[in-house]
Amino acid sequence: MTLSDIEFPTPSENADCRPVREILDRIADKWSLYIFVALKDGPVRFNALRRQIDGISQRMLTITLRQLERDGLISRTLFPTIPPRVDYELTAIGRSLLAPVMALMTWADSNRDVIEEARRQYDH
Amino acid sequence: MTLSDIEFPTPSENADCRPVREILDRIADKWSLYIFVALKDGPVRFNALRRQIDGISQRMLTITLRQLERDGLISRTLFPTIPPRVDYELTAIGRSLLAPVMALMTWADSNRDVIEEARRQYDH
DNA sequence: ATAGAGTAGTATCAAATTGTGACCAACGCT
DNA sequence: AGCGTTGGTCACAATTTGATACTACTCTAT
Repeated sequence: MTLSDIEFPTPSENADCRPVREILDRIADKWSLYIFVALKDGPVRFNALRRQIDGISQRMLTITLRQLERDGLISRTLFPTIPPRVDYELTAIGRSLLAPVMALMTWADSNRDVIEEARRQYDH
Repeated sequence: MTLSDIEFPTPSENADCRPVREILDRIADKWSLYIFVALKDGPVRFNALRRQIDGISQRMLTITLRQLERDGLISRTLFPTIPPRVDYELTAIGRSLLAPVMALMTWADSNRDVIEEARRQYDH
């Protein structure tokens, strides 16, 4: 058996791929993946997320969190203390997305050397 | 066992996550995932890709293909016929990325109803 | 003979997205 | 009294992406 024999599950083959696109466009943006990974071990507060995700601006963190909340992938819990406290947490469906996302992360981690070498060759 | 008991492989825990970020930022952009899926069954020509990936501009297709080629994930083969013909194809390492990518696609496909319902509730 | 389409792009400029501070209000600490 | 912390929002600047036109060559239809 060669690599090209591997069969991948085809998500209903072309049939109505617009909704899938809408979902993937949310996940495959600049920050969503990192928010997911940051939330994998339990609830995290707004500013803790900001510190954990290097380079994200407050604006984009707010916007991306709202979108993920709208999709039901994370939940937002406000504790009306002073100063206010807001916890973000993966929902059940959000956790089910964690498996494929972590698979991607793991792939990226195991293949970084190969990719960096490919880049060096290409740039040369 | 509950969902929170699931353990995910942690990609070398925080250690040097900048290279992983660089790789993920390439994969998790607006178009790379779709190019990957479009190439999953074998080589595809430039304009065929453009027709297959709805909404992509010629410019972004060129740019994204070049970046994926630089990372060694796809190969570019020019046949100097007239009119010219250029085949894009997944490399071995590119095909190894196909598994996690298809897992994401499959997840998006099986969860679109839930997400659309969540959106309706949020918007209401 | 000539107009139109297809090939794989590049160049230029407009539009959309993202980043950068500033600001808010209420409180604790020194 | 002044600074820091909380979780944001707002206006504006910088970056990224999209739209359109152009290339040069050939094949097909009128």
